[in-house]
Amino acid sequence: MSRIHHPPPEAFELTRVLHALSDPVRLEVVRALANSGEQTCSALDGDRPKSTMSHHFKVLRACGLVETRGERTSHMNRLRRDEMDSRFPGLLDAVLKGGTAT
Amino acid sequence: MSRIHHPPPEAFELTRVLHALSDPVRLEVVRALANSGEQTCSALDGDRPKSTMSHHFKVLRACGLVETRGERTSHMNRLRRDEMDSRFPGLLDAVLKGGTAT
DNA sequence: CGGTTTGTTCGGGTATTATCGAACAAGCAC
DNA sequence: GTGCTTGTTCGATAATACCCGAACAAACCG
Repeated sequence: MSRIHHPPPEAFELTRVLHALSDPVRLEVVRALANSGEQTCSALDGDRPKSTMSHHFKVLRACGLVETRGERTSHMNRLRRDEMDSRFPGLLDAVLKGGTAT
Repeated sequence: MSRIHHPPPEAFELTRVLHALSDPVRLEVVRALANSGEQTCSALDGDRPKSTMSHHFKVLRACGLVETRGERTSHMNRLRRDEMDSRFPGLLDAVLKGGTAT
């Protein structure tokens, strides 16, 4: 939605990003986006309720990890890899390197 | 104390580590340990109550970030840099690189 | 128009976490 | 022994966070 707020890289906060990544569901989403590029919300829900996923996406957007743009009826989500790398170099690399590590 | 549990690197869990690092107080402690080597708990308390810090140290130990050993009267804390690097390469580097970033 | 799909927002219930005072345990000095 | 220091544990409170059903908004299709 247009009311969704995407902070600029200068406003990224490390503790917020770390907190966002510390939830297994969100970590799974971030990894899926890293592996498969853009995805709709429903493609990433893993059979969880929409409201639950909407909450997680809001957290991911608020910390700068994910950008959501309206794409027709559905919403497309993108991992803000470059922005995150420029602000916290190596962080996403380290987190994603683990493959499926818990 | 001897009852303090320090998990082996194989047992480190990424989400637990990320959660531990997502708290500003704990992040500050980890950075202080990275910069100054070993420190006692009291040297790292930042004027916060002992019980509060004891809680944070417990979290840091439980996820594998910090090792505490009884050293005379006081307790010495060490950042488990090598163990963490071997399990999650680049993670601490990325987190510590930010200097004092929030 | 009504019906469907996609995702957000709201409200609540529950669980986890942070903070801190107080009491406690252990080591050291006297 | 008493006293002092360091840090843990307990207990309570307050704040967050997670989860999910229900209602809602917007875009599409027939």
